[in-house]
Amino acid sequence: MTPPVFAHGSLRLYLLALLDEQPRHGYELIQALSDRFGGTYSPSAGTIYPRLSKLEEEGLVSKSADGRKTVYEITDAGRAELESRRDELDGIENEVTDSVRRLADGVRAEVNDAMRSLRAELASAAREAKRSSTKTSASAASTAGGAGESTSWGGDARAETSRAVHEADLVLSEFRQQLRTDLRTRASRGRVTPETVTLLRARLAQVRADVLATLGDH
Amino acid sequence: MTPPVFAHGSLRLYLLALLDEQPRHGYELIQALSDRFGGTYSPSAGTIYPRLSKLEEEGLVSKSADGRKTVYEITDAGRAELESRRDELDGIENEVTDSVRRLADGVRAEVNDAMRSLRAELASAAREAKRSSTKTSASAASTAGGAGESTSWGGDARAETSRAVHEADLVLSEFRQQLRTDLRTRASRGRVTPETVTLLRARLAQVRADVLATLGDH
DNA sequence: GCCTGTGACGCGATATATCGCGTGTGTGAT
DNA sequence: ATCACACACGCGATATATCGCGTCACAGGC
Repeated sequence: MTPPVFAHGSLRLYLLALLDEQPRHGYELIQALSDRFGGTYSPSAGTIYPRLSKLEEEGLVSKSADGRKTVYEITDAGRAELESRRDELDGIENEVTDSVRRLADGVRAEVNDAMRSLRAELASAAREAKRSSTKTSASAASTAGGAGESTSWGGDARAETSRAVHEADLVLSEFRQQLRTDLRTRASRGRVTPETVTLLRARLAQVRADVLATLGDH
Repeated sequence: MTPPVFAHGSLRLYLLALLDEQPRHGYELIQALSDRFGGTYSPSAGTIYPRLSKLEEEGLVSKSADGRKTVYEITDAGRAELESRRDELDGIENEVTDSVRRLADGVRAEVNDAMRSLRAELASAAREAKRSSTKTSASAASTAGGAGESTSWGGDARAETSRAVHEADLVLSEFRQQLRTDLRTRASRGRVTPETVTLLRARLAQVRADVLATLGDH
């Protein structure tokens, strides 16, 4: 249902990069990843440990027991692999950030839906609790009943700016994602020339200049 | 902070009662408990396993390995203990139910607070999503890579494609990064209008179309 | 050129075990 | 009777490992 946050080989490489900084054990890597992405992405144990096993099997890392921890250390072969793909690494962080952002947007919509049913359920539970236990305090005044949605920020320049910036983020992410897919699809069944890249670079520079121009005048 | 759901020896006894019904392994007991209390209470592994170890140590249950599971079975001593305290057992279920209800009341209050602060963000997100989402479906991005492999169309055409795709990635990343910075800088000292977003969206759509055109002809 | 496995991969669920904190509880000293 | 204090207990956090599902990429046949 939910698409993977890390693309096919990206996690493998990212783990190698983390272990290149310092030896770490599995749980530590989970926390490190969660930290790197501001807690928005938290890989599960079932994601990390099989990958570490695979890496060890391939000889890119070595493991050593330390009490109840299992410390993994990068090997020379691992450093070589990492070095030969250092350039791929830059993109991964952005990719994951984008991925998480899209996921978050999806969640926002779902939460919106869930809220309605949750509200009903909570109100019902509150009624039941009140009926079956007379000793409990009469707390929890549930704000049931529609909620008029009276958010009146019409005409607030501050809010408009904030919204615009966020929306621009989404537009940029979506654009980048689409074009990446386009290029890879094309690459898999034909060729992509440097001229395309040159064109892309020029056009994007122009777009940026134009956008900056609209930001300038007012 | 949160008081325990089970009183001092209650869990111990309840576990014994569950194992009197049938032999079970640890995880199964966790699920059984979660079931009994309608999912409102879910004991953690750190609650169950130490208790099972203790019970075994005392000879009230016996354990036997079954694949990667550890099945626990009640012993005669366990049944005796259970019998001698059968009267306590009735109270426990009610106790736990009450405990959970009280906890739920606390949660209700917190949720009510959280909902209030969430409402604004949710409303904002919903409006944005409705206005800006153009039904994105395409997903999946992966790392291109492993250059140098032999393919049908010869020589370095594949390498060139790979390099071009990668470079395009960088161009896209850089562009996105720059524009994000531009917009945030501007937002912090002035305003950003929806018109800018509209312009950006239109221009990027055109760029994508043009790039696709160059990919199409050959 | 297109289609079809098939194997690798990400990831939630399953499964187990220990550590340390806060708190309750019975015991022994006073 | 009272008080202190060690010990037991519940529980979230720490730590590790496997299984099975869905998906994606790449190879090989057509």
